[in-house]
Amino acid sequence: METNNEEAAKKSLNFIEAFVEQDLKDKKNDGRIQTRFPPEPNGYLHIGHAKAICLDFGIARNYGGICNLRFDDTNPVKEDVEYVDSIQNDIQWLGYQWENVYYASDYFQQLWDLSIDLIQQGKAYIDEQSAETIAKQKGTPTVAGTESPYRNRPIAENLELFKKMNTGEIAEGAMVLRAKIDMASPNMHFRDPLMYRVITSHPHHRTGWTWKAYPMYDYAHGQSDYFEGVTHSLCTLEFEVHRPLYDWFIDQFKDSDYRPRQIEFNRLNLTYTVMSKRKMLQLVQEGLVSGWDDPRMPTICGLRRRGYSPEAIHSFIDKIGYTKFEAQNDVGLLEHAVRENLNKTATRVNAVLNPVKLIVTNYPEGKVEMMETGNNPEDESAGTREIPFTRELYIEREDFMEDAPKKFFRMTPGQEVRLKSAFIVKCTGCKKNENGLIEEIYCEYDELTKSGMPEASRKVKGTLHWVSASHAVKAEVRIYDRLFSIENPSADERDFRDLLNPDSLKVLTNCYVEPSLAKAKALDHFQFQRIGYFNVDPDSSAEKLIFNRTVSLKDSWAKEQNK
RNA sequence: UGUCUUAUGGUGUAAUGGUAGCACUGCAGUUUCUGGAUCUGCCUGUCUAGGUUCGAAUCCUAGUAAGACAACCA
Repeated sequence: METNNEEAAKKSLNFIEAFVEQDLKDKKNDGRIQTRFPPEPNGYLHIGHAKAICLDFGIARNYGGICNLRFDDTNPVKEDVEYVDSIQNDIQWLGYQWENVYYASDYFQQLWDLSIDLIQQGKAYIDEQSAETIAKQKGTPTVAGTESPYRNRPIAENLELFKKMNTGEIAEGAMVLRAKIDMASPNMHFRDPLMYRVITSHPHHRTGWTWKAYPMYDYAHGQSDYFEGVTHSLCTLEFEVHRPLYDWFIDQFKDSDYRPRQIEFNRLNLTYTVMSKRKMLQLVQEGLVSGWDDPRMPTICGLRRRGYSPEAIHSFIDKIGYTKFEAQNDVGLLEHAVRENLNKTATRVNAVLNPVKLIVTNYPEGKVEMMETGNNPEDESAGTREIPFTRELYIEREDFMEDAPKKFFRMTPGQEVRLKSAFIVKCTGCKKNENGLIEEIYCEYDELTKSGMPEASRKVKGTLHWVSASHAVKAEVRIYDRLFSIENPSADERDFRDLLNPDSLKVLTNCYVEPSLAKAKALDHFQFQRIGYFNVDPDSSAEKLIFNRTVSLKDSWAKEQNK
């Protein structure tokens, strides 16, 4: 979020920033900049919303304007307070604070009054045909619509019926208010768009049963912008065709030089996931994920639980930019962003996910030596800590091979390897059970090679992480991977449930972590050395430590093996 | 036989009529007490055809391809 002046000068503007700067230069709207983030409280925010949030709040912040949060709560059937709280929480977690929080429902009276005006001007009428009939009369994109028989209803009658729409005297679905524009318009949205419908079945989460007639998006959204003084109304590409109607409504009511301007940008599409609210809701309701905050979900709360930091999300959104081109963003770039961020900030710790015992045969039994180790090689100020070294350790099973290929730089009989922050040891053999499974590995240490001593600088090819068997703490580690096994599940004709990655979650229950992790707090980030970035799951407790893998470290050995 | 919009390496994004650059990915190397990170190098691109211009990724025309629009959703 911070950029120094030199960087800012070099950075090229995206097309929206360019518009904003031009408007500022032209002194439009008295040089005011005002944006809004207008979520509908009917679901949890996802990374696509984060892209919009960064733009809405970012433009305001960078150009000395303000950004309000406005809940577009015009459909009581779908909306709920549950979502209002989570939305506010997620925005703040991303590092933004709205100037005011508004609700479209705050404007129900104003919107009502304006539509009365419109009716009185003869520009709106009550239609009492069925939804199906109205849809049929709309025509198709290539065929003009036909006019409703109620289109020329007398003004007084319109007024009377409109009032009845709001008193409960008119049944849900029986009548609507439509703007009288042009049924033959090549833009479908101009074919007498609906302005109001009746909803009697659900109370509104804020206004209760006060209103029975509810305004529709095209009318409510633009006018809400206008009431608030929004100058730049930023939204995604699919609203492009709505813009002429947005402008039309503004023109009907505008009473000064001020006017809000709608600008559309491309939405965020991430590979290997779905972003539609409907599909995400199905994943949750059908138990295909553990909830909205399942670490595999692209929701803000899911990413947070997965171990993503706000900084990483900002950095990612910065990299993908804002254009009018419908993009497919590589989830690899998001993973890169979080690695880049966590590499600078995460404390390095030792954790053994798939343990096998390593016995240092020439190390005294019962002896405990405290080894000093750096918390973060990328950040001197992170300091150091001590970890216990003993005769019996755990290392990763994958770090040992009895018959190793030439390029295997880890533990194998006869080869020297470094135990990170401790000693150089030489493998002397192993013990296997009757099935050939390796039960113990043996090695001898060279006490002159203790970290920090001159002999420690000896060249050895491999360095392994380890924990002391008697000090290590048991932990559960959840290994998350991409939710879907194919790149673009939304474009696939198969049912999206069939495209889920069966290996998107692996739970490892037999992991050992160094003792310092016993006091880690929920959501704390760590790098498990040589493995990846992990954070503490909110369900973790002193009795049962639980870690989530945010993302693996790049693994050039795995790549080598796949050749 | 509509309206609107878009098209730059595998992906994303710059170049605002004047040397097609950056990031991710991939590959090769350097370095390293993380096979991480770092550092270096390399591969790969202006949808097509015309036109305007001294000069076009950029402007114009036509094509091609893709997306949005026919909810009493937002």
